[in-house]
Amino acid sequence: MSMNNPENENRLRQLFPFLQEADSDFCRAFFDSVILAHLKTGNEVCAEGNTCTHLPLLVEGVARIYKSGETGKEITLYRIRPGESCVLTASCILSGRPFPATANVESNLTAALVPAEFVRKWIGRDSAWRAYIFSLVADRLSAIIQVVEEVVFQRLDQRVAAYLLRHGSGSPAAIHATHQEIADELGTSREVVSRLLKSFEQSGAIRLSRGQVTVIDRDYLLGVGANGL
Amino acid sequence: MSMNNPENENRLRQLFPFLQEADSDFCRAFFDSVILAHLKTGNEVCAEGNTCTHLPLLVEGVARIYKSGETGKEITLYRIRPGESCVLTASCILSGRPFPATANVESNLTAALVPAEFVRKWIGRDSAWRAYIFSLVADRLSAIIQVVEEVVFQRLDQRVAAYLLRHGSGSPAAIHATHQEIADELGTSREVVSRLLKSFEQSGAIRLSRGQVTVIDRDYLLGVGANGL
DNA sequence: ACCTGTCTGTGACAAGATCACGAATGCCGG
DNA sequence: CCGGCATTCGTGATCTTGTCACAGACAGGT
Repeated sequence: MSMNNPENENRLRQLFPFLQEADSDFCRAFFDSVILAHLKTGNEVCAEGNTCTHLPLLVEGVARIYKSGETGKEITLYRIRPGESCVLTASCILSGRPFPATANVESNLTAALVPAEFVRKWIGRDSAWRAYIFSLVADRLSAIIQVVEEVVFQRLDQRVAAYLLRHGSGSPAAIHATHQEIADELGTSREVVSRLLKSFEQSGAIRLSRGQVTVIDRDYLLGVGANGL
Repeated sequence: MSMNNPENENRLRQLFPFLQEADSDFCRAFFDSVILAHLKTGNEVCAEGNTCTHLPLLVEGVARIYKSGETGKEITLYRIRPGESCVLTASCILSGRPFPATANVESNLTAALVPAEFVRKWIGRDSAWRAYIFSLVADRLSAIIQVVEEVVFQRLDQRVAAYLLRHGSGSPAAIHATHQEIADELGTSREVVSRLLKSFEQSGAIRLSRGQVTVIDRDYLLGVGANGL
């Protein structure tokens, strides 16, 4: 079930500029071997220890790559959005190692799956393709290091405030997430998030309701860490 | 000051097998453009924000790559030993980004410095070289993710115990490091390390002296986290 | 011996993690 | 409309970790 739909081809070309720079040889082979897949919200894409057989190029939706500990605690490493792909998968394909994390669909996915074989074969033959893979690595490597930095150096109230500012949308900004989801994002526990949110609410910076946080005072959140909570 | 010493060439060939698999064209260019450098213990190799101009291939010594926060706190990301090289540098060279951490010489270094220009140019031309760079990425990517995992999911007593077991040498195993150095390794503070070590000592697992820890009861350390401290 | 800088020990307290509940909310079937 | 039922949230108790402040202990030089 390869991709024989010219409309999908154009969509991919728009989202992944390397397809415009690459040789026509490469592109022909690419569209011949790629598979278009759909996955629904909540599905697990890849579990810890899996062997990666395909590199996904996202066309639609969001996936979350995270690490989870024995106790059920989690922390998000990074997310993938349309036009992006997954370094960890690429790294696993090129090195043959097992996948060291878990990947999950956050909102309905459409992705072009590039067979591992193809990835390996063309990395030496097409420079646009190679450059794309390298940009993947560089982008995510620094993202993961930033996760380390945040976890080790930043206070949790700052990290929660930053989360709210990043994930809010609309006006007034609203975040649709349970306290547990926020905790899993930041690598902490639900109780701690609940307590911090409560204290933000008591300061008048946010309003809490089931499964949702509404930001009332952006400036307060921006200042968390500078002033004394 | 390129490398015109055949003895050094042989040393490099032994430590870096890709030089044996690579084309002779590549090897000639490689030895022409590489520079041999020596750095002494304690020197800073690369600071946060630097632009990387050379990829170091280690011949001798150890370098430590770490991240440090505003407050002076640090955490080690990974180390480089003979036969290895630095992913972050490679990634920066290929993507043009600034170096997102700090690198330091832990014990006198000898390294072959490959110019950034060379790295970029030959990554598309020689498959052995390319494979080497990719193996760098895969190795360190999982190492960094493991750092995240340890910081987020493991208790500190376990991490200190694991540190002692990893870094001990001789019999009985001795670790030459100050409490501050151990703290910097693990991303925590000296006082906390001091307290945990003290409690290990009171349990008879180790003996403390200035700048040194002697492991007396390996089994105790192995069991930390399972039993109750 | 004495000074000096580094290293270690410790008490007090704040922040974060974990455990053990119970209360509030939203939903669904009757 | 009402009574389960599952999920989400709140909270006290307790333990671990982080931070601050400061004192004592040790090693090396003069």
